[in-house]
Amino acid sequence: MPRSQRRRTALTHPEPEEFDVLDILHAMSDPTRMTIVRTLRSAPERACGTFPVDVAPSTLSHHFRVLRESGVIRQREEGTRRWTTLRAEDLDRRFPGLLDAIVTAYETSAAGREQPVAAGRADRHDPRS
Amino acid sequence: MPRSQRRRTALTHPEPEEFDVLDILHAMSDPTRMTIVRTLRSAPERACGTFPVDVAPSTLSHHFRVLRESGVIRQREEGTRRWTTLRAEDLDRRFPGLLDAIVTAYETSAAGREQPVAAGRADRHDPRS
DNA sequence: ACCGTTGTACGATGTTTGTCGAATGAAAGA
DNA sequence: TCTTTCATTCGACAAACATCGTACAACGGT
Repeated sequence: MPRSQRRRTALTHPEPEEFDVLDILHAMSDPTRMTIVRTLRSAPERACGTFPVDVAPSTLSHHFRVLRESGVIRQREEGTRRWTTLRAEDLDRRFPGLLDAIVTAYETSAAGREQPVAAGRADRHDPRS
Repeated sequence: MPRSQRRRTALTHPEPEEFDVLDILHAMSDPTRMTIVRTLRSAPERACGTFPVDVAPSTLSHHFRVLRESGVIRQREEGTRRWTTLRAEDLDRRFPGLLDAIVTAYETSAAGREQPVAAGRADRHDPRS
C-alpha cells in the first residue's frame, strides 16, 4: 500500500470552484508563505525541506497546510519526500491575473527586494551542502 | 481650531512608497473590509455610517483603521462626518492591477455574488429611512 | 446652553494565528 | 534490522485579531 493512502490525514486539495479569494489573500499575507510562493514560481517542483525560509519544520508544515487548503499549492508524495508545486494554472483559470498581480506587487516593493529568491533546480538540492 | 487637529489621534495615511503588499492583502482578506472596499468602488465618497455592513460601530471603526493604515482607503473629516474614499489611484500607481485583480476575483467568486453591493449616492444617505 | 448625531477610544472577551519542541510515521539506505 | 532522513501531528504558548458595550469627544442644530 503506497504511503499516500496510509497517511493519517490525506492531502486535501480544493477544486478550483471551491477557491475562496479571502482565504487566498490571507494565505499570501504572511511573509513566510509569500516566500514559499515566490520560490515555487522559479522552481517547478520542490521538496519541503528545500525552501529558503528560517522556521522550524513543524512551522513550515503549518504554512504548507494553509497554502494547500486555500488552493495555492499542490503537494504530492513520493517516498519520504513531499513535492510541492504552485497551482498557477488553476489559480489563473479561476481568478485571472490575481496570482501574478500579487507576486509582482510584492516583488516591486521594498520587502521583495530584501530577499531575492534564488531560482534553479531543487530536486536534488541539499540545504546543508 | 478644526476638529482634525484636535483629535487625540490624528488620521495617519501612509505614503504610496510606504505601502506594504502583505498589509494590504491582510486588510482585504476580511469579508467586512472587502465589502467596504467594494462599496467604495461604486461610490465616490461615503460617510462611515452608510456602509452595508452588519457590525457594531466600534467594530466598523476598527476595520476602517486597518484599511486606512495599510493605504487602501483615505479618510477626511468634515463636521461630525468622516468621509471615506478608496485610494485607487495611489494603489494602482504603486501596485498596478492589484486592486482590480483582487476585487474582480472576489466578485466572480460565489461569496461575491451572494451580497451585491449597491451603487448610488451616499452623501445624504440615511440608513434609517 | 442643551441635546442629538457621528464616530472614536478603551477595556474585555473569545478566537485565530504563528511559533516551537517532542513524539510519530514512513521510506530509504547501512 | 537498525539507523537516518523527511515531514507530519500534537500540545503548548504568546501575540494578534474581530467583536462588542460603554464612555467620550466634537460638531450642528434648537
